Amino acid sequence: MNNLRFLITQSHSNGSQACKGIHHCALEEDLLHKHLSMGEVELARKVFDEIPQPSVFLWNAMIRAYSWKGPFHRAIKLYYDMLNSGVKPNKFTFPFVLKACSSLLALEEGEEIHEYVRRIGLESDLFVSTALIDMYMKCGCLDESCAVFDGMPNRDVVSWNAMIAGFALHGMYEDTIGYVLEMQNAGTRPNRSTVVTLLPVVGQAKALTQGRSIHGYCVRRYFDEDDILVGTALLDMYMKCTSLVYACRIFGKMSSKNEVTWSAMIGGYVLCDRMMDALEVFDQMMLEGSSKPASSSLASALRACAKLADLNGGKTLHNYSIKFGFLSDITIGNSLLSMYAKIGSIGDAVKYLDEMEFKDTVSYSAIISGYVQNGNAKEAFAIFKSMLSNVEPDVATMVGIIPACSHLSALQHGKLNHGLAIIHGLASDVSVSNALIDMYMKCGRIDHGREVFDRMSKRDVVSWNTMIAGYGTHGRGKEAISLFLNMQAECIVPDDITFICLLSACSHSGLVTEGKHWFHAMTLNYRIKPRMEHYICLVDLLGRGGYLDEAREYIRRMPFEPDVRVWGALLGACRIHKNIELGEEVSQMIGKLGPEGTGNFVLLSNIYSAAGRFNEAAQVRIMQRDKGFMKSPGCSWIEIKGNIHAFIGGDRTHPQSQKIYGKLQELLVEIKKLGYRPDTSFVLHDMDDEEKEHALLYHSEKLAIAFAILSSSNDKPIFVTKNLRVCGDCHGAIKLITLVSKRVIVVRDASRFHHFSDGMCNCRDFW
DNA sequence: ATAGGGTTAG
Repeated sequence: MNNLRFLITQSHSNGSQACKGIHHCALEEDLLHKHLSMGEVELARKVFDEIPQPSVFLWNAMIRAYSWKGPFHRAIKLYYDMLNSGVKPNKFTFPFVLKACSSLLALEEGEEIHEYVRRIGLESDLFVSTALIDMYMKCGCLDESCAVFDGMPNRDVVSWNAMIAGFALHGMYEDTIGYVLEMQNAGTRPNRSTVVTLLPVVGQAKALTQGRSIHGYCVRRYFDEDDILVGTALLDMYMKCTSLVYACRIFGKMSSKNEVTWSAMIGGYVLCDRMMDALEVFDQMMLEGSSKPASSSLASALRACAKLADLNGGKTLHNYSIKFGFLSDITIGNSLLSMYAKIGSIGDAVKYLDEMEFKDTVSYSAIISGYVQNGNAKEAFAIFKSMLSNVEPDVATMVGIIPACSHLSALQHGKLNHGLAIIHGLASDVSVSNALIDMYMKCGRIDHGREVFDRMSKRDVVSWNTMIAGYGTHGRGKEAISLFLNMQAECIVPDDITFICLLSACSHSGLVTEGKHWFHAMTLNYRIKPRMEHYICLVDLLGRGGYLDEAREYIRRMPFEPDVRVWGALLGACRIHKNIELGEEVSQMIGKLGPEGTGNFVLLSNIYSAAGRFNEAAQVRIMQRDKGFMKSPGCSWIEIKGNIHAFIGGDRTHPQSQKIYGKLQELLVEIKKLGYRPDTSFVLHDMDDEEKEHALLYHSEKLAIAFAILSSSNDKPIFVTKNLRVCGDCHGAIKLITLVSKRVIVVRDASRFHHFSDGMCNCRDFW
């Protein structure tokens, strides 16, 4: 019966005569094909279901329709229905059903089909093998793909492309390129598809040289910029390689642009840190582009606004999102959320989060990082907690929340999150480990940080930078340098940030010669052009070491105009070495550069008051006040049993305030016996001596330490964190407190760690 | 062919 129908359909399609019943079926078949050609898959399906015993051609047509646009599981289901109905699939069936398998990542079904194909001896068919390669590649079975490919008696450009696309999909740059070369050696010419699949990998690897030679190949083969696919892929590749000039040239030459082209251009500008240009292209697209923008363009434009802190621009884009109906797109929702959060408009961000119908891990993570970046770690913890009852945290969530612990020096929170990372299987991630290292280092636990670092199976440049910076801020410069040497022994190439970490490490440890050496080696041996940040470190290093004139000379010879920060570094050195003359000159330079932070006012008035010129010190403070710069109050805090206790100077709000002041009195009496005299030069206000002394005696760090001595056991070191730099008077007092209390005290201030013990500090009084 | 949240420094 089956065979009969087979013959009948065959004969019909050959235009032979048809009897009445058969004619009925033939009409249905025509209808089915008509529906399919119109893309009306469901209507075609209805017709198909009415046909009593469809031929293999009809089965194939239906499976093909589903495997083309989905729903893919229907394609697979139909394939099994076909087998069950006794119809044997032919060599055209397998590529269709395998495509459905690869779209669904249905490996088990794919393997079963492979087995079947092998049994009926179709494995070496060109089309079937290629489909198998594609399926295995998408399902992540690279070895199986290779096995099928190696077993092919002959290959065409499509089979090579399947291998190339597979490796490209997994971001395996070397293998992708390798197969292209092999393909050419085997005499197969790469076609447009090859190039279009190859270019994103090249871009990802930032392999500009290879990208340019592929561009050359495109031009030689006449599929260059005018082809929208090739043109867009080339443009995107150049953007990923931050080769703006080439990208723009192609963009300008392209006679037709589609939404992907625009989107690649906008995203590319964002990647290259050219936010204004990104927004300009976005506006251009809104004018020239025929249809509604791609959501990806909108997402990139939102990122640009976030980076520019352009709230108005962001709100305009928000309106566009509403107008074009993008709000149900979670990517756009999250981009909006993140834009508000990054700009610091946290209220808007939280409001938006509450309104979101579907929130995912990204939504929460965006808010968490927004809070952390805006210095509100406590709120970040609150959101994180509410997140845990709704969605799973992932790598980015942990990388967002762990720095909150670092900021607060909240070790208990940090350990909790370390545990959470382990539970969720995220602790082995490089970025999570990096964040953990930083957290332990900033909480004063060098050994814990080191342990995380040592246990990592893979380390990237950030891991090393974090360690170098960590050792640096703890005043262990020699170890920082030795890490720097070790990283190169392990073939990790130092970047510009590595040198910032290294130079500041030298500076904190007074390693002037070493620091100067590495500063010069950076340009000569590592081909890294020093940025302003490197000069700041160098000036700091020389200045601290007392080489003020040399530091001044480096600023003079910088290839760009000095900014407030680099002058600020020199001003700090003037304070340490009490050089009023240079200090005044530097202040004038800073004054010319316009508004700046409060730190420099404080430094200058410190210089004056250290020299006993209190009137001038007061003048500076008045000027600061008149210009509207408020000094942020000094604040110190300490974590005891997972709770954070914060103090500001003269604070009496703590429940145990009475006892704390009592303890502090006691300590002051003791250290005065050891020779402590309040150093009033650190007090800037025009008050009388008694007041000055009072202001000093109850600085926030002293209160925090007194509290810590009261509330923690004797054998444990005390860890205090301060938002500003520790003042000189407190620094001296704490040294003596270690003697009378027999405690080790570690203070993390705005610039480094001070390890106090036995009457000394490891910063050697140069901070 | 394009697109959302992330770690290091100052």
